[in-house]
Amino acid sequence: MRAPTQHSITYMAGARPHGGCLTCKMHFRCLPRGLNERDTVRVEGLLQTRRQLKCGEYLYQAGDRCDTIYAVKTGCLKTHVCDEHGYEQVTGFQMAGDLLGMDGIGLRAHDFNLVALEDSEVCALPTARLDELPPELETIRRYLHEVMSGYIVRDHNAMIMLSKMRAEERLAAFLLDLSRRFAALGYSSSEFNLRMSREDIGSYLGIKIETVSRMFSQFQERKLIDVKNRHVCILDSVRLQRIIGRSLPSKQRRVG
Amino acid sequence: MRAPTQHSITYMAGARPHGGCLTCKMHFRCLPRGLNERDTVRVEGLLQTRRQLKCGEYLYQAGDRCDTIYAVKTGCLKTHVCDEHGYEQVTGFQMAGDLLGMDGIGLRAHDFNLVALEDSEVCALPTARLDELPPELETIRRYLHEVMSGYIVRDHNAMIMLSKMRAEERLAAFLLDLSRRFAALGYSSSEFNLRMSREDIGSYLGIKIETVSRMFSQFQERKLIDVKNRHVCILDSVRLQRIIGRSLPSKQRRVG
DNA sequence: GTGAGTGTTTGATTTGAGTCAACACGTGCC
DNA sequence: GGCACGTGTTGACTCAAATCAAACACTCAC
Repeated sequence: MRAPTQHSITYMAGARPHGGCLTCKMHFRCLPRGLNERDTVRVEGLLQTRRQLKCGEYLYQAGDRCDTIYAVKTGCLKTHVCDEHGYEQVTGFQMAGDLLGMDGIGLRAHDFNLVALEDSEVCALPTARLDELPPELETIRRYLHEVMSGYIVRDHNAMIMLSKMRAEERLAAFLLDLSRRFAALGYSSSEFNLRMSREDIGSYLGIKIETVSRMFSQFQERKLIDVKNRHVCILDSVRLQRIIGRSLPSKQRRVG
Repeated sequence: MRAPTQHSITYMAGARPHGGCLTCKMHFRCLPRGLNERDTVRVEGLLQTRRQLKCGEYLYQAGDRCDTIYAVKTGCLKTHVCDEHGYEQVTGFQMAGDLLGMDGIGLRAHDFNLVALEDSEVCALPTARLDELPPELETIRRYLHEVMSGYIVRDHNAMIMLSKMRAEERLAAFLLDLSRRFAALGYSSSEFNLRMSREDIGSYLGIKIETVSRMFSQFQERKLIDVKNRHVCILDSVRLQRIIGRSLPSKQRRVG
């Protein structure tokens, strides 16, 4: 029915990531804020290894055993789900510093598929080893709850987008979200390369690729962005921001 | 900006739920499967109290401190979120046995609003007391992870619905989901009363109330259901089920 | 280079759901 | 009872995005 997960990748079992968490530029996003040097080394000790993924390679698929948490070190990945009726949907894009793999914790089997959009590198932490954490590192466990809550918050924002926004607003929100995320990683917020195809964008935004393409062209026409293939320049983030919320009825918002 | 959470309800601080978990019909849904009698009583000891909610009353609102987990004992509630642009969306309906309140765990503040759709009763478990759990009741903590994963799975299904299905499919999926959930609670799967308004249904399904109404009428016309106000009879669940997936292109489904 | 193949853009047309508007029904209040 | 108000239904019309179709552009293999 579905292709098996590919395991034909470099897998340095037991190897310690060279450099370690302390020197990794992403540790401020993978690890809880304010974790001291001694504890960081202890967490690092739990890490199984790094794992290299080629573009198009799956890290895991829905139904696979959920026994490892991953942190993206470099590259970009997408998550996608398939429901019982055969509908498929991209649910998100993950980049450096994002934590992955907690979708099936407790259930012991992953809910979604995770595939690399470009050559990527992830750090792996076996969930079983989390139980080895001493009580004073409860911070870590609490941090993972925080990350899971973050998944829920992000999904809710996606639901609102899919339910309430027009195509124009969806693309504007998408571009601004990417921009913000690149900025958080220290990259330019106004110029970046899309790692995903128009098809992925369309699936994520709940619109057809023709519409994605038309909206890109329209934004370019309106001098909001400059787009050439997968290279995007944000020319006017203020006006882009103003597009979002435009389809709201003027009558004030209920809260009850 | 937003109405304050109403606390004008019966709050029997410290009171032990009369009857307790062992006699509660819902314990097989609130508590992990296979929990023995002795441990059930121990968990029950952590419960703060029951709480009564009048129809329309909020259990909590987005931004409120997240320090308690709730289990619905009787009644029906809805969760809804509001994003920074003012878009509002119903994200789900909760009934007896459903666990609530873990949306903000770790974040320490709730992400969404939770309001009673009819007079309801919930059991409250302060999260702080979870730390009192002895190591051998790790089952409980693991169970909560499972419930959080369940949130994620449910939200993903909602995202697919909002992104890919036509109005007809959305309502069919909604009715069948309700039917299945009533059956799981021991009620009739073919005849039930909707607890939510057409407006709530529309917001949840991402369609306008006029469309909800039209679809109800159309289903009735087609002898799939019988609907009078909020009373629904499922007449042909097989054909209802067949509606879902109809808008899929016939070309076979990608998995990669 | 040529050609196959995939991914992207653009145009013409269709259509499903939104919008606007009127009306019907149910419930509670006086 | 009659009235008002909130909620739900139905119809006529509009419009945003889907669909269908064709052309274009980039990549990779040979």
